Amino acid sequence: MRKPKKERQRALTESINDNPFVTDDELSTKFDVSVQTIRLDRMELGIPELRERIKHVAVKTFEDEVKSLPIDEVIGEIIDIELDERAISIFDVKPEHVFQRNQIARGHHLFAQANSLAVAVMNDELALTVKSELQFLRPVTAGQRVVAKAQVVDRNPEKNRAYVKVVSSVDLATVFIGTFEMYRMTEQSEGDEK
Amino acid sequence: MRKPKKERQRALTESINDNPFVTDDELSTKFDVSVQTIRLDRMELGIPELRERIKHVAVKTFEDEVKSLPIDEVIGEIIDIELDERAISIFDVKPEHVFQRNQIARGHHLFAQANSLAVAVMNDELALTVKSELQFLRPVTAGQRVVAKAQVVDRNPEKNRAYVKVVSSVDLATVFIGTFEMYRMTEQSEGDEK
DNA sequence: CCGCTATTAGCACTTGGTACTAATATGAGT
DNA sequence: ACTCATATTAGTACCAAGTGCTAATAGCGG
Repeated sequence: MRKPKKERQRALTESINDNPFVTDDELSTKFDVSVQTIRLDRMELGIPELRERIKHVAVKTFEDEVKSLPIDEVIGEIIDIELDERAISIFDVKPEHVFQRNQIARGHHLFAQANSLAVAVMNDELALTVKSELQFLRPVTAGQRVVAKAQVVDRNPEKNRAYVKVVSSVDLATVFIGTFEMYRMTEQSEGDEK
Repeated sequence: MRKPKKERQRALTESINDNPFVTDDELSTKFDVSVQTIRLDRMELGIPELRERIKHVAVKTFEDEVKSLPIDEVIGEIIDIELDERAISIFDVKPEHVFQRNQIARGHHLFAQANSLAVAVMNDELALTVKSELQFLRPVTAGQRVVAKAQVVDRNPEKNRAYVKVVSSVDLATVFIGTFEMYRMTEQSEGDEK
């Protein structure tokens, strides 16, 4: 026997895990057993066939892509918006957003949500942030949902500036406050949302 | 004829593009032509079969995953660091970091680089950002390399605070300035809000 | 009616499997 | 050594979603 069954199955799981694209045939050569043995192993371990494995990976990507496209331009999901006035977005903090050590969300994600919202609330796709002041009041952890509310507090049409205040909260407790001085890039605004 | 060939092929490309998981059979039903016609179309258009399409998507994800893991904890690459004193990181602005409309880098990426660097320069893995003031002085575009320099400017050990100033520049021109009030979590600080 | 393109049909073959049955090995217990 | 159980191997039929190839037919313009 080349390897005890248990050990082979462990190694098999590992192999497939770090290269899902490997066929039963390749595996049978690698472990020097028959293809059937590999298949029995996969069945016992509940590992699907190559095509299904690939499909899963692909579906995951595809969903991610679909999901990340809207996210691309706005971090968090906008649930309410009144152009030039106010907007609200929610952002679910996931494990990838936090420091591994303490599970606290990294500041730039809160900033990204708030800044995106500030850009979005401007009636101008080409708005840029000029200045900003931030306060991180309470740490946010994975699993929490951050609700950001943006309000346009002031405007200065001559200078093409607008001032936006964003307050983010988790369960009604404020966790973050940001003020943003925004610059409008379009020419003089004639009046209506396009 | 249900549709001119050209139009069908255009629609076919589109269909496959926004759902790569569709089979020839499904497509033949959809366009009300035979499977063979669909296959001829794919050949003319150079569109690979379903399995190959799925594989491509999967391979892409797989590579992306491997690539994105190391980037996880620090945005930008730290090229020099003296703990509690100063640090330098570089960040290459790529197409995914900019607004599609005007190719200008989204503010949160510059913030993320600066904030990450501020966290890193603290001799404390668990540092948190408390307050921050930002100035976006000049727009940064895709293809440019942003060099961020962080400097610890002040400390307040009793309050577990430190103040970090980060200046980011492209080709020696300052594009961004941020000041960060950081909170150290280590030491024996008992008053930790969870 | 000829010629041309477009479409459809049919068959053999390919990959990477599943499902199932049956034979053989191997080792442990008694 | 004999027996039983588990492990392994072999072999067959079948499937999905194709490719590759040949051949037939449809539709239309001139």
